[in-house]
Amino acid sequence: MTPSATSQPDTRTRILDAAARLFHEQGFNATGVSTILREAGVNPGSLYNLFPSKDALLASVLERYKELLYPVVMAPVEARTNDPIERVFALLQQYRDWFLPLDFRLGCPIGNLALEVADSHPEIRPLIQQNFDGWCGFVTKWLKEAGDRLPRDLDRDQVAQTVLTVMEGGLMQARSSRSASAYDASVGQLRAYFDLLLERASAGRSST
Amino acid sequence: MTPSATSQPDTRTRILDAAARLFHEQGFNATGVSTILREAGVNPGSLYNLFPSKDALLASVLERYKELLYPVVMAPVEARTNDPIERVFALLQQYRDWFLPLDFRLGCPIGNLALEVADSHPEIRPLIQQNFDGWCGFVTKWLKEAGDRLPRDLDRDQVAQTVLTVMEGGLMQARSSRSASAYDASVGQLRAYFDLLLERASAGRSST
Amino acid sequence: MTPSATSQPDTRTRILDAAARLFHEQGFNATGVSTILREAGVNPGSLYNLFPSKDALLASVLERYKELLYPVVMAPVEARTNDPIERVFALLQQYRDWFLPLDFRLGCPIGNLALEVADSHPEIRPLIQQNFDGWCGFVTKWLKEAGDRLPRDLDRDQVAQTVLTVMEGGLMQARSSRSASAYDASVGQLRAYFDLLLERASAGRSST
Amino acid sequence: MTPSATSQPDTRTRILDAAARLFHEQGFNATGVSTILREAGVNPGSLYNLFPSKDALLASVLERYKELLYPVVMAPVEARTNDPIERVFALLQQYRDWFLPLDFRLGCPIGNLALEVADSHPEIRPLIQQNFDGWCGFVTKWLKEAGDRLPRDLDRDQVAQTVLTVMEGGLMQARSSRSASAYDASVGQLRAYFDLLLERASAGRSST
DNA sequence: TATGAATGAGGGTTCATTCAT
DNA sequence: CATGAATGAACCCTCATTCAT
Repeated sequence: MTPSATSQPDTRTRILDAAARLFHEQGFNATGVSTILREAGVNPGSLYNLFPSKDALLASVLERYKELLYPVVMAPVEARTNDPIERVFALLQQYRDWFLPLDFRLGCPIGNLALEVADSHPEIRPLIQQNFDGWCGFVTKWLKEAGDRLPRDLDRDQVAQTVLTVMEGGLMQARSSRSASAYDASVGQLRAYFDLLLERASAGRSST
Repeated sequence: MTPSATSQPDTRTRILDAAARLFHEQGFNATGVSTILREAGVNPGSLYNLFPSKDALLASVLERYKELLYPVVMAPVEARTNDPIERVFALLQQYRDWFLPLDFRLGCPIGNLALEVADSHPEIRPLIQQNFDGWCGFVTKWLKEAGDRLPRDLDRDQVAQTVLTVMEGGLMQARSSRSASAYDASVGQLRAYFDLLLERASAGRSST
Repeated sequence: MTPSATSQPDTRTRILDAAARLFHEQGFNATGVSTILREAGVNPGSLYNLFPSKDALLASVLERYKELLYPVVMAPVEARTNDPIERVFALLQQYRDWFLPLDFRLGCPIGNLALEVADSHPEIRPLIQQNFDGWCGFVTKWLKEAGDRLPRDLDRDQVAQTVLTVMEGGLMQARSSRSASAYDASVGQLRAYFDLLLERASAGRSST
Repeated sequence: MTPSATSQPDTRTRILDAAARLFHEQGFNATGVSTILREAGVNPGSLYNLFPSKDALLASVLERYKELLYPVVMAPVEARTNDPIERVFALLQQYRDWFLPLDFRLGCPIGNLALEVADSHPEIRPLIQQNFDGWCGFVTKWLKEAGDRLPRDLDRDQVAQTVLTVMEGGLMQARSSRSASAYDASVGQLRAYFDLLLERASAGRSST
């Protein structure tokens, strides 16, 4: 039976939601299983029926982030503007909008885990990479949609990775300073770079 | 008696060295005090005579990183080239050289701690920020030394923060993929941006 | 399944029994949690599932003393004699009988804790007071049952507190001397006081 | 060289003062040697030169209490009144005056130690007993000075022990309740007892 | 003799996980 | 499948004491 309209989410979902939130807020190592249990309203036995270990739970959380990438992160951006290049900056703006009210606490949930568990959990690393790849995939798609507005020889994949670099590196500094300035500075330089690229491409087109 | 040439470093230094290394390799939360003690060859009482808590030890480690910033990170870069703009890219290259042999394990010790403890340890956050500020300070200085090779209206501070963003964001992806590609891509785009800036400044100078 | 006749008491009871005994024998601060665990045959996690802290365990031990006051301390006294005044001295005799075979080691478990933790553990102090109040309550009840055998204007509550004073003060000296003499002396003077009170009340009755 | 008028007390005295105060305030087990060192402004080596162990320090503290018994406790009482029986109650009043402003925190330093270390420290027990004996000795002396105001067959030693019982048992309850009531009640009943004794002795004298 | 870093056993507590019910 | 007490290794830290300087 699927849950009725009035019931709470099923056990597995409650655990994943609680774990995702707590890993984001406190980090993986700093989050005790007992806290997840309490927040999800679940017994240890139930959790260990569904997930063989805390590490496996982390893997499921990262699978879930992959599923949520489009509906939560990318769809709102695509809804905001149809201009593919503006979508890049709308995406970066969206992170700003999310974290500014929190004084840039928390940071990117994937990025945090990347630095915390990449080395110690070999089976988790690919899942982080898949999240990054998915993220960059959308940016790459947009950049390709920009067509000849950008220089022909510009490597769209590399630029997409750079956009992710700007988001992650910028958020890291924003968290450390509890201020938007370094994030805004980095996004601003990226915008300046894009402006120069657009200009060069424009010059290239007219000269052909 | 001061330590003879053959004796090992003093207790405080042994602890700081072991803690810095382990925090870098495993993260702060994943490193037990007992591991630090074993690696430093020290008893618990000795550690707690010198550092009131594990958190205070972390603070001292970050103070030490501030002290080591110039001799370990910046001096080798300044020794490699006198061209201020090349120094920026020599700095980014140096991180590549350090971490490529490790398949990009470990990552930036400051950046890792930034994401792991920025929220949970309010007293640590400023120390991380001071490390970032120190790092950016050198880059800013170089960019100013570049004088009119760069556009007059270019904000050197913001560009320096962007260089740090590229390093941290690029390393994060390099750790996740165990490959240099995203790091190289990000540095490559930064280089392309600089090339466009240098070109524009050059054009600006000749037109005056 | 409820414990069978042959099984040992449940974990909570085993912990409370061991803790009560060790706190009595060694004092609260001198008793390590690990000793309680060993004596109760229990793991640390089990203890901390049932009691949030060593202090909370102490509180539970004192709650248990309140529950045991009647069946262990007062019921045997009431069974020994029906004369309410003799019950007072039977109570004092019972402590003598308990501790004489131990050469007056250990002392009153409540009194010991009163002096050891009253100041340092504000949440424990009321529990000690409740034990004292319960104890005095029985003595007060008996004194009231003595009716006009005691002077009408005699404050039964104050006399009951004095009986407790004699027990605690007497036991303290008995422990220090490893002998009954000061205890017996104090009880003897209390008996002499009662004899004078009984005599006075008797005179008062006949004169009316 | 003896300490000059302006210097602070010597090391040994500073340690004994700090230890006595802290043992009184916190108990023996709850007081760390390091706290004594800090409060006395002394290094561990110095303390262990003067006292072989924490236990030996406790012994010296109790020796000191014996020395201070007359000047600190008894002399003020003897100065207050010349009536030997009033001295008994002046002594009990003095404890009330000391501890009322503290809401009956702390309690009798000797009594506290009696209950905390009597069993665990066999070498300390006699010192506690000597303090009690000294205390009772003064009371016995006064009671003897009362001569035939008290019944001839009254055992002065036993009454003196009862006075100590009242003080210690009363203070214990006062600490637990943070109020004077049980102490006052016990002293009040002792006073009533004395009144009856004085009356009886008076009757005895006139009938002879 | 004074110093204070070093010692290492033990302190109270939390952890991820298991398993009998 | 749910329950929640039980497990025991590991956690961070403090203790009384020693000893090289």
